[in-house]
Amino acid sequence: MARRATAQDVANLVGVSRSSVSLVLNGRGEGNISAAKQLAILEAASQLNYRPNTLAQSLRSHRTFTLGILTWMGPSGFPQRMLHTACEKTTAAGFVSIWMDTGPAPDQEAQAISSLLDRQVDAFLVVAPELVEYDPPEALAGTRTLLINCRDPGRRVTSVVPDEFGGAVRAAQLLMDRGHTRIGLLVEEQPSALREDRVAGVRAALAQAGLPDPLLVPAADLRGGATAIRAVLTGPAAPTAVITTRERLALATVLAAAELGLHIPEDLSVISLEDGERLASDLRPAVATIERPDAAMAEEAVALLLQELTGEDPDVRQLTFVCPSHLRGSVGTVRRETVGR
Amino acid sequence: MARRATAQDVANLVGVSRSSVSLVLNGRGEGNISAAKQLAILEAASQLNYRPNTLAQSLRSHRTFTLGILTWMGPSGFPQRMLHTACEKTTAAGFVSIWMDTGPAPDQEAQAISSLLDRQVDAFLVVAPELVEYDPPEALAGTRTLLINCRDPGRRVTSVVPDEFGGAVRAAQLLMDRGHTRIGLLVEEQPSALREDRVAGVRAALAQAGLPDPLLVPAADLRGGATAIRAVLTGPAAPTAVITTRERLALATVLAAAELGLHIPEDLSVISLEDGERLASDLRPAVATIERPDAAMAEEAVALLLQELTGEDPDVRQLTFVCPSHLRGSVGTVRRETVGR
DNA sequence: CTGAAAGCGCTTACAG
DNA sequence: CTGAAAGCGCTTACAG
Repeated sequence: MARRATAQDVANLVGVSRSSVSLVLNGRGEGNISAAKQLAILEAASQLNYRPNTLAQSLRSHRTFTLGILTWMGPSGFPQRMLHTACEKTTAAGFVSIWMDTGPAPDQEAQAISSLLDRQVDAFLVVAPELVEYDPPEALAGTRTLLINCRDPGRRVTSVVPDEFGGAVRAAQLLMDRGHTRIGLLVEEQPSALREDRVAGVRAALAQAGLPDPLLVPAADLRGGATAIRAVLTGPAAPTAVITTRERLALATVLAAAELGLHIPEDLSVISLEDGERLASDLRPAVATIERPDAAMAEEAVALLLQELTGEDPDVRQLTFVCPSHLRGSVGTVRRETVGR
Repeated sequence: MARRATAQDVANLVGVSRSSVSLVLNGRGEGNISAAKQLAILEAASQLNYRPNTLAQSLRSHRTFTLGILTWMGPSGFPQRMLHTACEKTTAAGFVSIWMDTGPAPDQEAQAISSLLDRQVDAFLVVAPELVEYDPPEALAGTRTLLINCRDPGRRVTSVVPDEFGGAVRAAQLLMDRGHTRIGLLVEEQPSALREDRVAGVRAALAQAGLPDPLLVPAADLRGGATAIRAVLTGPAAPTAVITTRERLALATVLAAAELGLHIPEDLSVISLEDGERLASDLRPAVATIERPDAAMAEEAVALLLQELTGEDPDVRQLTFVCPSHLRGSVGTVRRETVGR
């Protein structure tokens, strides 16, 4: 490829100084440069296919229009939809996003932050694959930072999080509204703050209705889930509805039901508190889910960050998003005779 | 945050010139700077927490140690594992990766390339979520570029691709080795070069064995797949084995079998040509898969790219990776009496 | 062995 | 309205 044209090249072609080129191309020509010269400069620039070297611009102006995105792989991969939306929105605002996989190790994260800081990023966006507490490392202290799907226990950094607790409450409500009182809760074995949030939500909803705690069924994976839930469904006082904290556990429930000859939703209702894989909604009958509003969260987070970057302090410390419920064919009303027993 | 220290600050603290600082920190001190001063400089640098501004370094040296990664969302999201490995390997080599979602629109891609070029990236890595033909846009012509999971029909750009055709052949082989002759092929409705590759592979394997073409069953999604495959399994001359081009279609097959009371693998064998979701292997029985070697491809691609960047021309135009097969419980031997009929 | 100077490609006051 | 100059933070020949 031929050498990229510089502002000097454009200036030479027109017969003006670099300064004039810079002013015109940055929209500050009016009142400074004559209309004729402005036109000539614009024309020369496009003729030479001139594009400013952002390295030089940034070095001079101390603004890189670059955002550092820190993320890592969760049990079901990267937070794709959040990243997708975040990148889309930052790009639309003229920013470029440098995305780094910080991995699980803190020193790897420190290195990533260092490297991004060396590149003079304007701000950081931390995107967690699953809701966690995130203590921002000291290295981030001097740079604007916003958290998505994780919250700072110290509340120093603005964060945008889903109301997983509320989502769990709503799921339980949906079932209780339809007469369910014996509810199983199929959860992953791996403990986490997110799991506790969800379990607490279901528990709180049941308690408020005067119902006993849900039957907690832990399982390691899809296979383990099917085995565990089958045992419960064939046992005494089997639940009439199952809430799962994972989409794959919802699938496990559907598979177990099929094996047992149970029909959904006539014999068993199912709701998944997770919908990232868009798997539950694809089953037959489609399984009801609580949605984590990835796109909305990412969009709002980027808007907030851009606002902060332009100097305004939105004075928001934590923004919580509702997790909407999607009622589907997997939820039915408890049959009278079952309720009676 | 306090202002970042510059090389000048370090020089002042020690009492030497900027040049000396630069030389020492770039490992070119030996023979140029006295041992005592080298030590003093190193010490001062670490004391001031000095880190060079890469913007300035790059502007001067015409090297940014930055790679532009172009990718987009496929039917099952971003190519996570390839991105993960690619980023890991480039980071280990001291590069930073700027990842951009180019979306489906060519003008969005052009804009992304432009923006990365403005930032003087050293090279591009194009990572496709699914194997496709990729015609590199003109804008990439001047910059080193490497394709992962896509190939340049014009063969001008080096590419690393999986042998999807071979994987399909191997899947069919696995079944034929166990006596299967009536094989169903459950495919997504959406046509693509990848789908053709896979269908062609199965077809070729059967043809070579003197068997007729597989029974092609198209389906839109998981639900449609279950319906379609159930119709086939209850029809005349039902297949004894099903190969699916998608993991979710494998799940559809498992669900359909369960509903029909068919046992896997006794009554029906299943293989998935896709394994990105790690879903098939989680089912019971675990479904055999053909693996796309994401990590290996990304690793090799990065190695090739770095090699090219250091000036060596590896003179490789297209590197094809074998898609290994994973035999699992879903594949069984055809029962004698079935074969006989 | 060491420092002063030039220059990477820009922007931004500052004179005229 | 316009250009010459300084400077962003580095590296790299080049004199001494």
